[in-house]
Amino acid sequence: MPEPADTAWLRTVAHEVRSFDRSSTAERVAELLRSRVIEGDLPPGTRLSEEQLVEVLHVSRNTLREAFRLLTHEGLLVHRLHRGVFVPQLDEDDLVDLYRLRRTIECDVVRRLEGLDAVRLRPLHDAVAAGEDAARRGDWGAAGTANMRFHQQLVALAGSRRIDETTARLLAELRLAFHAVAVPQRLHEPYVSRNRALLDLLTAGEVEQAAKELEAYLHDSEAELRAAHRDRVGTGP
Amino acid sequence: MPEPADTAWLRTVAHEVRSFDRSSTAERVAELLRSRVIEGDLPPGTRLSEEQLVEVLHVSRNTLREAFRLLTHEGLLVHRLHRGVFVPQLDEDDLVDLYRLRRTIECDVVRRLEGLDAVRLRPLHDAVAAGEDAARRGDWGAAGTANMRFHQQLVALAGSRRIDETTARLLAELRLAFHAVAVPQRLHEPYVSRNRALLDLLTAGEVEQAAKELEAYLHDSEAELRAAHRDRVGTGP
DNA sequence: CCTAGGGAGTTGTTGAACAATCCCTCAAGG
DNA sequence: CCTTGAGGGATTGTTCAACAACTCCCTAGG
Repeated sequence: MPEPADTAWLRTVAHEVRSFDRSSTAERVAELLRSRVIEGDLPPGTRLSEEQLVEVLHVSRNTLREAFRLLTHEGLLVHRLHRGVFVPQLDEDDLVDLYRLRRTIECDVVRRLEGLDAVRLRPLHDAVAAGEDAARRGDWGAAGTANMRFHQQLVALAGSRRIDETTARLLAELRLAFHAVAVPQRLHEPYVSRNRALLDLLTAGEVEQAAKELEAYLHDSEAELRAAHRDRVGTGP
Repeated sequence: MPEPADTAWLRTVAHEVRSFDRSSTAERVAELLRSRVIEGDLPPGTRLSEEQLVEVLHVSRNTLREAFRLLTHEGLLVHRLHRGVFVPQLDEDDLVDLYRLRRTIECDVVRRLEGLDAVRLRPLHDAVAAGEDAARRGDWGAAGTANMRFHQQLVALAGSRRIDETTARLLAELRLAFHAVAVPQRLHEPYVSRNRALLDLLTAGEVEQAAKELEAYLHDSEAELRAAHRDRVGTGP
């Protein structure tokens, strides 16, 4: 088989792989890297080499850099001029900042809720059930995922696109902090039942009560995470 | 003068112009476009042609596209695959959504404030004074700018980087809506004195009262802007 | 009037090239 | 021994030119 034809075939296949869906290549690369960062495969502090990723992902440097830019603005990567992009290492101030915004959005959303019914609460119910199931199995990774879903669905009740997006960024960044600490059970276990309690309050229509509980909940969660973070720094390198 | 030397000289000068400060070329291009969009020079719906801007700004397409990406994530441009970037045309749902998030953030920030003093309120005071001055002069563009500054400084009292950033995006997007309507006086005039009233409440330490006033304030502002927006659509193309 | 299809023009992506910067090493000097 | 500074290698920043892929508009045909 002649060489040029072979090359052309490869390019065609490559394109099919690249653009099967309606998003751009950069967006798909970003999605891939996003999942790696969120899943914790790339620990905080890791530098993402352009050369290396270009080689592995079979995209051009320009496209890769566009993907970097996307993730940088989601807070999942940090860009240092002339030094490259890194998986961020959140410090305790970042945790405070993240929980500050989190309390603002989540508590306010809950407090303003009205006209709740079983249908609207269904996604929340599913997330709580998934969390309980994961906890029973001892799968604390899944429990963490379910917890994130619970909070995302909680703010989704506000019906605001921008609140959803802001929360998504927020929770994604928070995941980085969770991966930085070693003990998932300690961080996730108490909140399985508290999510259930929160859902019960919402089902009863007690939004003010739910907002207060959520406030305390987030306060406790922040304290727990900060403590775990400090421990890790203490025993670190 | 030989041609190659001439080219080299131009490149050197071009680089001096490009990197006099510590930011990247893309960031400076973004800053330029940002001001054009925010000032209303580029009306909503305008398409920004890559070809044309590359010609005018003397940067490469890649750099320009990185600038686009920056502004897209600020909500100041929208990117449609294979169609280019546009100045967004906000519809009434967007206005509702923006004010929804705005009420959540601003009111909650105010409600949680404590330990206020004259020093911390100084930036707010300056913004109010600038607004009053602009109103006296009948400069409603400046009044709008001062108003934005007031609200940005208001949330800055929370001392949270991420709240600041979220608010900045929010207000920048809201500016687009202001430009889409024709009557700046009607939109800005009532809020010069209401900003003053809000500042007085904060100076007195009445945060709960201030939060309630801000809630009503934003409600009125939203209604006003939506009405102006509907008028414009009615008399539109 | 509606629908297919065929350019023309614009964006998406690539790969190579060069400039600018960072970081590590190593040697000279205090 | 420690500090300081000058290479040099590796990586990022930016540009350019080419081609692929897509959208939009216009036209021909039903």
